[in-house]
Amino acid sequence: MQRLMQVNVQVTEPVYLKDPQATELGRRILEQSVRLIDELGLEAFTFGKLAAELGTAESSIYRYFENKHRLLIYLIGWYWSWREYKLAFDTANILDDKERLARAIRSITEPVTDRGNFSYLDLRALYRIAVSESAKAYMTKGVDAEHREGCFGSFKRICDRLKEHILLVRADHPYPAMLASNVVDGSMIQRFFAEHLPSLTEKHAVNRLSDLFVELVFSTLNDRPR
Amino acid sequence: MQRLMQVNVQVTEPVYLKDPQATELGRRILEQSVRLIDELGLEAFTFGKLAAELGTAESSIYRYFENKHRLLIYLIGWYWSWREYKLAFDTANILDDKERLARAIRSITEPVTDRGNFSYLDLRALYRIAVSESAKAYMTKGVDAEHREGCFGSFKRICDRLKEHILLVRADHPYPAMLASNVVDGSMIQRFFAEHLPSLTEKHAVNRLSDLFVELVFSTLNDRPR
DNA sequence: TTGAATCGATAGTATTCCTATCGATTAAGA
DNA sequence: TCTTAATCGATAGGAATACTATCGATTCAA
Repeated sequence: MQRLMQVNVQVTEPVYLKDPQATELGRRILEQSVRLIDELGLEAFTFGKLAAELGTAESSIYRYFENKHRLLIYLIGWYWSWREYKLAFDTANILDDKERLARAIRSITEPVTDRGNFSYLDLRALYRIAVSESAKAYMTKGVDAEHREGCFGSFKRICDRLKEHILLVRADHPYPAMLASNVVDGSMIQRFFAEHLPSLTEKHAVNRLSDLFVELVFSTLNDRPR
Repeated sequence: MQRLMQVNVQVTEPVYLKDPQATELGRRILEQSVRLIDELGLEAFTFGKLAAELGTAESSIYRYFENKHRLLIYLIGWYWSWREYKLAFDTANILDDKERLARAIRSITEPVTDRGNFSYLDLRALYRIAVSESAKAYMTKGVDAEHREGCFGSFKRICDRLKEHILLVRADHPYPAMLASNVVDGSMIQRFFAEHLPSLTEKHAVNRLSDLFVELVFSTLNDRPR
């Protein structure tokens, strides 16, 4: 499956100046930036350090991305695009609506445990970045403009898909979009809490996070009077 | 009530170098930093601009806070301390466990609509900062160290209180801490989404966000087999 | 009246972020 | 094969940021 996705995953929104997937240097930029951001954190990560790592000049990197914020948006977008494809595969050919919804929630909230088959992108490191840094991609003053540019398309789409799955189980649910985005974003936050602020979660629950979100959604669906 | 809180709200954790509440300049730093961060966003906010606004020197501000990250932690801490006191008041003398839990959730998730009675802190602006910038306070490489220092004490405590209220309604709930932190943090995220990425929420639901979280919690509590 | 604390001011350094320019190399098209 | 465009590495440099250090002047308490 991941071989298929390797072909499919692309960031279509123009968050880059020059398509990094199209050149060797571009791919090395993606590869090493994931490694470096994961290692240093976004704050300490700079184009200067990345250039040094790559044995190239800072200016070469600026040819691909306006700044590190755009690079982050690109990487997070790539991550959600991948999850979007994974979601499509994980829910394909499941006929029962409830079963499909449960699978969708699991697909979205499952942690990434292996590196993936991508030649130049370490999926697990990218997952750690998505958990720790994704809020910085959209919680800025520029959010509205970037939203208009379509920078958060893949995140939006995955929330939308989940919303549709919820509506197929219960068409009259009054706030499916909120429930969906709470699951998608909340699962990331809970992973972060579990690792760094463990008193905010249950230790034993971390390994069952997906189960818990399934329960959370289904109980709000079932409990509602028709 | 807010008069009372004016006396009580303090940030006890030593995130500052010198207590800003103790001096006139310190209080003006708090006042104007809230105004400026709200206006410019954390990225564009600098101690230089703050100093210019205050008619003082950058170095004077550094006497109070090591850097703008610590200042942010202080402000967010102040915000949650305030909500902590509000929560205590809003749930005082309510004898019925379920009623008290419902009130607790509402207390925590309600938006801040008025400026507050605090002489030098605009509570509404601080609320906007908490919604837009609080993730940046803890999503850094330094989280673990700062957590050990107790920097996120007030956030932790409010989650803990909510957890206790949940357990009083259903003592055998398997993941009360996760549910609590999801409500506390999720309500902030949903406010952000509603304003900046509206397709992720229901338009009509924004004004009922507190109701929705009450329903969310109660349905997961009721739906569970004893 | 001495001493400690506070403040505004100035200076200065290291780093970051970004732009501009310039050959050298490579790849594609005529 | 010659020409042209694209790409890259390298250097230079400017503007802003994030600090640190120092130094009088004032104030306030002992």
